[in-house]
Amino acid sequence: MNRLNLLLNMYGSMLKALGPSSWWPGETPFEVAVGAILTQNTNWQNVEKAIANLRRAKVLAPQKLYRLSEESLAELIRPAGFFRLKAGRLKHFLEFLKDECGFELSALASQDLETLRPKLLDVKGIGPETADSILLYALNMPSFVVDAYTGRVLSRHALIPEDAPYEEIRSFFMDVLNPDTNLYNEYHALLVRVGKNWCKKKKPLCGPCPLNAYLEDPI
DNA sequence: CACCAGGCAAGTA
DNA sequence: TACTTGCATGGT
Repeated sequence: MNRLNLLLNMYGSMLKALGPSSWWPGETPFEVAVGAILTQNTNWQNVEKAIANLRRAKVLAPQKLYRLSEESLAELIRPAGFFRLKAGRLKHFLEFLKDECGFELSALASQDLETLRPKLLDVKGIGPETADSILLYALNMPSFVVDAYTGRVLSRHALIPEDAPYEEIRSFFMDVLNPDTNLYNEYHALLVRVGKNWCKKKKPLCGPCPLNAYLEDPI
């Protein structure tokens, strides 16, 4: 079976087993982007508390957050962990938004993916996963998101080496899949859900993985 | 109690 | 270039 059909079969079996995901949670594209930074190495539950704090303080908008002091911002996002670090990263992202599009996120979507992605990666505190999450889930651009679960699920099934770098895993999908925003969106969400249930870090086995039907190496 | 969560950057050798 | 460490809260 070629890689395209393999990936499409994986997708189909995950969707059948788990149902659609409705990702990414967030009321606005800006809120999604903020969540992408806050969730770095952090449980989503804690991110929700931080976002709730921002909403309660009525600063969950680009210009509002830009005017807020970094110290106050840090205090509001404290539940998300790494709060001083992430306050700085949010400030860097806001500075980028001001310069690049005058705080108007939707204006970014008029740029090519190949143009915008490197610009995001230049922002201090935005690495590949955060950049792709913003591109895909906030801006609806077809950039496949790779995270720890993605690598874990694929390597446990012996589809990629365990130490495969980010860009290689991303290409594993993007080289053969059509640049379909809805497909990339749901695919990443399903991989995370499969990872959470069947590819935990310490506990590898929690029953048969829904991908087993199509893969040589069942777990 | 130990371990982990939808990473990234900076430092070391 | 290839590791290692700092960043920090909250749930299991």
